[in-house]
Amino acid sequence: MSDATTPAPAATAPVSMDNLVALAKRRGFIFQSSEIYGGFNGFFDYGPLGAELKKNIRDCWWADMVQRRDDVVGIETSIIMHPKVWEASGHVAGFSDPLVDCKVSKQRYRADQLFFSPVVVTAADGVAQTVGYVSALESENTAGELQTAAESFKRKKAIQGTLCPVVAKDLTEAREDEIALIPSPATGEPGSLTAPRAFNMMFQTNVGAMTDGSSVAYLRPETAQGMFVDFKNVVDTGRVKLPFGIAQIGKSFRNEITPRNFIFRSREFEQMEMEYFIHEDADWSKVHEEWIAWCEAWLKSIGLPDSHLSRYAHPKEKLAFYSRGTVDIMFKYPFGVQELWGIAARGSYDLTQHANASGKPQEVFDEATKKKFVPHVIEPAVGVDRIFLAVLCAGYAEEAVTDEKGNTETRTVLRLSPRIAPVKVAVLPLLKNKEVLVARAQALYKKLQRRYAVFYDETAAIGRRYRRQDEIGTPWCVTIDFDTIEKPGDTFTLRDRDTMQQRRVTEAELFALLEEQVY
RNA sequence: GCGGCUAUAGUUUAGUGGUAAAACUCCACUCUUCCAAAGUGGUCUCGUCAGUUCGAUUCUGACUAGCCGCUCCA
Repeated sequence: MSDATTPAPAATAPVSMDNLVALAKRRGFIFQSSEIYGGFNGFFDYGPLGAELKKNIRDCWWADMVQRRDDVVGIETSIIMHPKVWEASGHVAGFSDPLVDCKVSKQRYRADQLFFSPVVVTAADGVAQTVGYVSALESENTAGELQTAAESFKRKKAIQGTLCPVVAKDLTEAREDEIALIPSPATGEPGSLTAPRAFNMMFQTNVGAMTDGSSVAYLRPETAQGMFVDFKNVVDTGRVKLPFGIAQIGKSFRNEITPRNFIFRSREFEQMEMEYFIHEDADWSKVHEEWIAWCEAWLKSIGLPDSHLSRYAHPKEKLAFYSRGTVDIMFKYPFGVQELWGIAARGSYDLTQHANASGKPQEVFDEATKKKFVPHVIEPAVGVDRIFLAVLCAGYAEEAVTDEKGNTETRTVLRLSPRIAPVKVAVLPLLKNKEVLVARAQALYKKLQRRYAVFYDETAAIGRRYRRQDEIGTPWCVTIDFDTIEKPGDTFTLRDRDTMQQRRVTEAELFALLEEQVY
């Protein structure tokens, strides 16, 4: 990798998501999925330019992460894996938090954190009767709160008899007829709570002809488990030794409750993940920091400006129990600073889980100590779609341009790094009714096309063609003009997208520029 | 999943209970010697499904989608 080659965007008005979405559609980057049927929430299609841009992001990552490193290998695992993978990983249990809504206050509670108890009163004749219900949120003294609430309930309703001790249960244990009688903690009145509903974020499907419980399988909610499950295969066949990484790019699926912010959170998305395995005694925090720095440098290499990037270290008390530390690289989107790339130190949790669940040890042998151990792992995980959105947001600019007559107009430009720009060069004959210009332009176009994504355009005035390319982020336009034909040297006009400056270059100089900038 | 607002051409918008428009874009042709030139012509539209009505893009309802706020993001 080298340093960023794209200049930082000029100070312009804040990017509006509406304008960005409009451009994405107008120029064929992103369409809503199934649009002619009214759209489908949480799913997106990538158009001709979007597919190119996305592929370039993927290819750059793969080249830098896998091909240009000696310590990382790539794999591609199946989207549907054995259901036990997701039991071992904790996703089946972790995804099933049932939630309860209060229809009046619009508050939402986790059912396992909302407790209730029947208020049972024993009358003078010794008959116990349930006279109502009380509820309380989970706290250090849930039972005590319920007891106090029950006493208050009995006093308010002026019920005679002896109050029995409360029996705290959480809402997941409530019967349907009980839910109607349990008061909402928000309003204190019964009748507004919904039954607990499980929001399992994994998409389910069935494998094979049978659709009974035994055939249930899941679309993967992350690609990472593929690397863990294939760990031994790679170790045994890949001639790798610690420390080393296994990387994968692929689609993942999560049944998000609220997909939002364009492609930022969608239900089908593409991940680029890498599991970097290290010795159990290695200094994980040093490796962790190295990977964070690597990820930041990589983001800059594809044109994301430093000014939009920041770090967020997850507070220790909020980490998942198996995590030793997680740092997110954040990006300043128009809708807020949001997570772009998570770099997690996961210890040996995943491999240990799979070793236990499968009964197959996931260990490597240490020649130095003659001992076996389960490696620890550092995991940088990033979404392709989030990077895609980030480069659009960072690159999009509406500039005021003044022509020689003094008229000011708006130029919409997408400042994409040459590394990822969907079109690297546009080849333009100055005039399309001059055969000599067209012929030279076609020849150059054909030659460039063998190595690069290039675009040929002879329609409309030259200025309009430049602006079209500005909007889709093409870094350079090459114009074949009369000087090309009439003057010695066979030079073209090379027009730079960001500066709008023009200079003359030869074919060799053009190829040298591309060789240097597009990698 | 809840609430509020919204839905007319590729984009941004006007408009109407009686066969729907503007600007820009896009395409073709003419023209054009470097930054969205001009002329002519052209393609494309009332989110979906019902209801009311002689007739619905317009009124009503449901649905779907979008934005905003909650919630959620293991």
